[in-house]
Amino acid sequence: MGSSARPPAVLLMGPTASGKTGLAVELAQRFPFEIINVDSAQVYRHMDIGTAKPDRRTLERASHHLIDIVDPNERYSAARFCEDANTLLPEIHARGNIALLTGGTMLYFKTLTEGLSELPAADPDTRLVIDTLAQESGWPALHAELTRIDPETAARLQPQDAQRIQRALEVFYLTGQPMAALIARGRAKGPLYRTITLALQPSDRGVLHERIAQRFEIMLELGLIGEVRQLRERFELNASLPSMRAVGYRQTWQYLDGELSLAELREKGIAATRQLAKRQLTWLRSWPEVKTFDCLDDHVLEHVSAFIASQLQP
RNA sequence: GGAGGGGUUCCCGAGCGGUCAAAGGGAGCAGACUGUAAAUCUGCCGGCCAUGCCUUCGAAGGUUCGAAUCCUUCCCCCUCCA
Repeated sequence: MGSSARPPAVLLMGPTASGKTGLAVELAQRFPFEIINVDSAQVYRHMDIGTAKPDRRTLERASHHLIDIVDPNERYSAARFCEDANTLLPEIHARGNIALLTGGTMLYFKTLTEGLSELPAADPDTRLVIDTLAQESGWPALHAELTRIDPETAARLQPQDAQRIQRALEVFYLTGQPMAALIARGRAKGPLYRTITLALQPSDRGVLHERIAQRFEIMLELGLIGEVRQLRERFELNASLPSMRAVGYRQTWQYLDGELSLAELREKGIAATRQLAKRQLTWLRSWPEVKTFDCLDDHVLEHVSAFIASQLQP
């Protein structure tokens, strides 16, 4: 069983507005690719404008997976993605095709390449209890509590890191064991694939920022506000749902609540997108073995195609 | 023309004789990241040959041991009365 026996899978990463979606569809015209979406917001149905989801015609040009799979009042997660992707990979391979995993949700990519430890799934009731405690005594107090039951995890978390403190406490309350101990048992890796990792990065961040601003402007023109208004009418939503905390949606929600003016919505929406891109670039910088291409290069498609072709040959 | 209010570091905005390179927020930059990740959190944030020095609080003068803070003139902005 040499490494050549492992089927290939192509990972296409990159910050928001770098042109991943368009490139992926073009690549699918040249290679036997089936696209798996690796974007935590595009999984939601009816969230089209604000997630810059490819339109129907684009979707029809290539086989797409994990787009429009849950309603906005549901909660998707890294674990579900890991499971879904690992179900799809063998299926795609069985069809004689190759998976092209495309998106900007770096944690999702990480669950694929590094696997997840065996931890309990999110539990809404437990989280509600923890939230209530946090409101009473504050997150630093819960961090102190975590230090008592799971000092190792507490040591690497900031006293204000609400989300991670909550998760660590949740794991303990559900299993009676410190999260650090469970993690120490190792990660369950998915099926091993030979991953060809590509990243689209801008040679000039200023240009990416301009693109982001223009794209948000277009989203507003296309009716982002109307989209969110309809979502609120159609589904039982609240501002703390993952779907409604997504960039653009969160700000539009605040606008509809009268907390932001239109000018502020525009400004905050664009800034939040820039910050997202920045965090994605931070991930990319430390990602092992990634082949980077300049998304501002007019000939990216050719360069990426040539690289993929060379990688699929051996 | 008259009466007030104001111009502060990229932006908003505190400061109102020393403890001020100047609170706080935003933006930006850097980083962290195991079932919320388009999330959550951390650090930096005038410059420098750097336990000190230099430039900065509309402009120019002045008072003072010492000014973003007081005085004078000038330039802009806002509100109100004409």
